Amino acid sequence: MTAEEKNIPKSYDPQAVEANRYEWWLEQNLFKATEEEGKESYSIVIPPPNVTGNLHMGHALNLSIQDALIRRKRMQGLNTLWLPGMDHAGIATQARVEAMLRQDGISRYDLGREKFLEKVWEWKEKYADTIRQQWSKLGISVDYSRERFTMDEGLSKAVRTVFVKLYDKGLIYRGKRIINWDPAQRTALSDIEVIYKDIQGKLYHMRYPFEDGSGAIEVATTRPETMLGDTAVAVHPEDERYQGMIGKLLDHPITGRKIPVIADEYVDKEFGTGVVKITPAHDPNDFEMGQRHNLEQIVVMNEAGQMNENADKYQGMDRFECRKQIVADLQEMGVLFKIEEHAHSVGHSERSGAVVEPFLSTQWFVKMQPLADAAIDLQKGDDAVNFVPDRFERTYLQWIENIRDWCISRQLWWGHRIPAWYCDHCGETIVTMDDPTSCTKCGHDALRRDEDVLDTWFSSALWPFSTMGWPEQTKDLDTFYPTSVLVTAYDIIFFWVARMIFSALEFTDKKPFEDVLIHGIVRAEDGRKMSKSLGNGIDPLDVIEKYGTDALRFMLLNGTAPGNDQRFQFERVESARNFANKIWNASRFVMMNLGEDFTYQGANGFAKLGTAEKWILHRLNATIQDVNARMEVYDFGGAGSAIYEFLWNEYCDWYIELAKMPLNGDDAQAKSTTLNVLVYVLDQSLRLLHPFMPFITEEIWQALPSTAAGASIVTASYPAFDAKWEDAQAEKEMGLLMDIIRSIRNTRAEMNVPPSRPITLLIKAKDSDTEAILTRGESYIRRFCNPEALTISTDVAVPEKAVSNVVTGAELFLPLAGLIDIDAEIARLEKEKKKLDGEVERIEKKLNNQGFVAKAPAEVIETEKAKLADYADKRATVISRIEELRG
RNA sequence: GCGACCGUAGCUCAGAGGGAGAGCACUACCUUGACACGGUAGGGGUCAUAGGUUCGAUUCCUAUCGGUCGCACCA
Repeated sequence: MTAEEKNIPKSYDPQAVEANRYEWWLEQNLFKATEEEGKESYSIVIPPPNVTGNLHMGHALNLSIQDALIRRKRMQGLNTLWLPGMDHAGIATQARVEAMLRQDGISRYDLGREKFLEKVWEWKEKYADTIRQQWSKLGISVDYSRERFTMDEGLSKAVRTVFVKLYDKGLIYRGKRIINWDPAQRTALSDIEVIYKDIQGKLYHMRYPFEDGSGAIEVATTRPETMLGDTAVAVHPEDERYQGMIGKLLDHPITGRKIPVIADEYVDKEFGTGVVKITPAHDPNDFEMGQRHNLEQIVVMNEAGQMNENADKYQGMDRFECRKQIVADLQEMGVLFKIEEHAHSVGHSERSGAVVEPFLSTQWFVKMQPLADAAIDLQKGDDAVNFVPDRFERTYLQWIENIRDWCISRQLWWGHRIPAWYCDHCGETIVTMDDPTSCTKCGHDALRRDEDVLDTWFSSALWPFSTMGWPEQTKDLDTFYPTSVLVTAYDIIFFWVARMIFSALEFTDKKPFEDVLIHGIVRAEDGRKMSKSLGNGIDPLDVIEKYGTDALRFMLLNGTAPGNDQRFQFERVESARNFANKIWNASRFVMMNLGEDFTYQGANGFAKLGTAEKWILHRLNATIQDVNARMEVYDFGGAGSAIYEFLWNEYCDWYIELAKMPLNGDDAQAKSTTLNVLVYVLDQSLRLLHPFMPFITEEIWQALPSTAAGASIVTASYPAFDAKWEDAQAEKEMGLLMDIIRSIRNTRAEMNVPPSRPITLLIKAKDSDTEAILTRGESYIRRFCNPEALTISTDVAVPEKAVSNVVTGAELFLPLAGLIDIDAEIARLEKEKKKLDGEVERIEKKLNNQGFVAKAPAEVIETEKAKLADYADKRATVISRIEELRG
């Protein structure tokens, strides 16, 4: 049956190839984890996407990498698990739902906690569906039977267990601290949720008068509105300028409060006037100084960033409005005498973008030092987590070595509610697994649960083991934990990777993963980040619709250099799509030639292997070795290129062309061998490529005569290197023949002799060995070069008028009647000679260098000598040809 | 201030202590019975700059210039 009869379209159509295939895989249960006794395990937990919206190009890259890894290991026969799931993403999701409600003029307070949470769950279900839809489009082979959500019952239990254990151990505490406050979301943030941006601000210089009328002291501030909470002014204890003033009282210019001048080492004498106003409730450094000097903490704002009752006449104003007003008032009073431009960085909320306010409030914290110490010990020991690329280990260590306590309470509703209750009767705090009904201390039932929820990352930190059933001791934990590798972008090393490591050490006594593979981000074509605000994001689904999932995946994986960013370019997707088309057509060629009576026998059918067959099998084997080696070290770009080059430049460009001879010839055995080789190599190549391009490889594989009925490439064995296919002789012979063929094509092109015009071709072999190779390959030369007469010999009668070319081992002559200009030919050969002169000279210089001969490794010297002999040989041939022509 | 990364063909990027590579773009020819999403042949780079290590550096080290990012500070 021919390809036309089978209706194989001439062009690859990704839509047709990819339709329904994913569902078919799922029906066959091919992605379900296997847990067979005695088999090695390989597991990955997905970095759970937020249920806030659609997956972006970064997800597509992240998932393509993981899928390539897990598909290969699955094909290699390991027990594999790729566990999918999603993250509730506290602040992000709540913000999205609140924004949605706001369009209807509803606030979360209008609904109340319970009703509001119902809305969020609805939202979550909707987006979870969208995400699953996108996963299926990307073709990722996750085990849906194990899908988890961070707020599942099981995972919630894990969270509560961890909270209670850490609390009981004294590693979780509640305290009144300066934290990063997001006035837009009205919640506390952890340090890493604050993004610092450089802002051109202003530095305001003011005079605070001494109460005794003895002049004034000059202070500078960037945030004049906080002066309402000033409770001191500080100078450096050794600053001569202010020695007499320490301890004196000042009249605060606005509040009239009497505030002291204090001395503290923290103050930088060089900055500004060397005097700082101290606002303990609104600045972390001032807070610490305030504690050292027992200063009063006056909070002057409310949770929304508006001035509160401590702000006198400014009460009710927004903080920035207040700044303007205070500046105006102070200028009028003559207190503010100078405004300078001042560049400084200002913290913004990662989620809402609001300017973060350092804010004094009562929050829950994780005491980090003991947890960090364990993580550091692990990394300094023999069983460290393997970061790929390893430079990220330094990034990680630097952070964990300088870690500060982690603020984990959030004033939100969407999330894991903190399992703490307060007794209104005796004031006791109760932290427990089960909801208490009465106070453990006084027995009273006037219990009030803490309103706050936990930082999203608190639950994410448990992901590798909570998803497998922890704190229960499950079979999944036995088989698949610790996981093999965690794949993520570098932007969440601190948020997530670090926290998983110390959590896992604390609660499972094991590191959560052997390797951490850190990849870059996918940037827009111009190198900028893809972002919603810039509107330069590219939706993976749009790309898939036009070019197919396989093209997108291959482009993303092939562009991956470990840890480096890549730019998204449509030309690169197009190139990947063209590759898919090339494979499609090569396969189509194979199908078209199979014929009704052909029975695939695999290697048993290799009865009459020619040089080309031996060569392609050798090259396939070398490619398999290369690809496997590269995949083991996460070199997806290298592995992808190796397959690309093999399939396109060797299988298609050379082997298929050469195969046409036996396929169209009379030798039934040669024809059958060729078909077996064509199918075998294609089959193996498809398996090799399957982790990169799952759809097209399955589609073609299903049509191959080598495929057993009902089998899927998903669980076919992955190709492995086998020394029996190594064939140096075939490599050498094909190398020589390819050199000659290319050389002739080159001459034809340069002399404008079209391929359709037959030529006379004389090949002078260097020795009888080479002559034998060329004679064996005569049909190959005929196939590509269209000679009307072909002479191969160690001794050919060279016509006077002929273009000559020299390759390693042979000299070629093309007597092209009417086209040869002797002078031009001499000039061309002179140019060739000059090139060879350069090569010879370079290597001679090297070999004449005593230092080189004495110190370079023997094999390097040998290859240099061989190169020299080859170049010198070629040069001698060219010279003698020039002399012949000159007569 | 500390740290990391990058600077290679017109563009986007691989690479490696011993003859500079890919994709796209470009030039010429080819509508050849798998494929024009194709074929064949070609042009194009003192591998940012200056030192150093080495028999040998585009690759390793140092400095400089240019770019990106993270952390800390920021009255």
